[in-house]
Amino acid sequence: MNDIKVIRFDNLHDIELPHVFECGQCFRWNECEDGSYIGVAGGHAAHVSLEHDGDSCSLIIECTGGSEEYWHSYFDLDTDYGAMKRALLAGEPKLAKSIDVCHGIRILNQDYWEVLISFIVSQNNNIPRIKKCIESLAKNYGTEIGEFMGEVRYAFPTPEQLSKATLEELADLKLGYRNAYLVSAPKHFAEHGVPTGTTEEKHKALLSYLGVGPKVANCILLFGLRDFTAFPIDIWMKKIMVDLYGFDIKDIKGMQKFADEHFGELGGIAQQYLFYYYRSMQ
DNA sequence: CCCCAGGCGAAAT
DNA sequence: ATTTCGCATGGG
Repeated sequence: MNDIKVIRFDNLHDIELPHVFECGQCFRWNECEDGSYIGVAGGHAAHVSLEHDGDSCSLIIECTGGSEEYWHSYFDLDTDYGAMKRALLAGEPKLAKSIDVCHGIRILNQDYWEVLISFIVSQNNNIPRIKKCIESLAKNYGTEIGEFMGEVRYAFPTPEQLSKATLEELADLKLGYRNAYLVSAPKHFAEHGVPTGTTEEKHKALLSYLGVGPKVANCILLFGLRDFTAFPIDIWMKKIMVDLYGFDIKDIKGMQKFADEHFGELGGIAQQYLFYYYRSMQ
């Protein structure tokens, strides 16, 4: 792939690449030895690195495409994470350690459809295998972008491309029992489109997808629709809420209510700091 | 060999 | 309305 362009954003705060890419929100970015990352977003392959300069930093994106506006939006550079951190800490001091350690998290502005499919695949699965499944889907059904930094890269398959997949084909991709969910998703998306309305209305609409339950719906709200009120509770978050606040492990409703009352419209942001911090501790 | 993973759908209470 | 169970696959 020739014709690589370089986009640079300076004077940034509240961004660290491992925090952004390893906090569990995305599955197509992989770390290089020097701490930079290579991945695919919006049909573009990219090599992303960060330069620290005093108390600010610069983001350098070498990519096969995508406008400056696209990447600016993708990395959510208009959002003031410092202000959100202060608001969260004011309401819940126990977040201090997580926010401090995971200070560079940003919620990527990802494609709704990609997030929808990715988190359907994520259920009852581990992150390394989820990443393999997603890459396999892209390689088998996505548009070839071309060779980029030593490997052929593929866009995430569109709904139309994935609609061509059959149960038998998907069985070869080792998705497990989730292949039936992926067969039904393109048709459902074509009929219903992107959810709109209140958080509750969007959540309910997402539950009508086969393979989407309360937790996956909250991930799609947060990462695919940028609804920061969504507070996904997976097995890790359950353990965290037990440790931090003494909840019974089965009291999901209580945990959701607590998040509503203490984190409010920033519940998803709080969840990401907590989730990544406790996972990084193992 | 076992248990577990960013849970969910369907069956059984 | 709520709880239980089976589920494909691979990592640890």
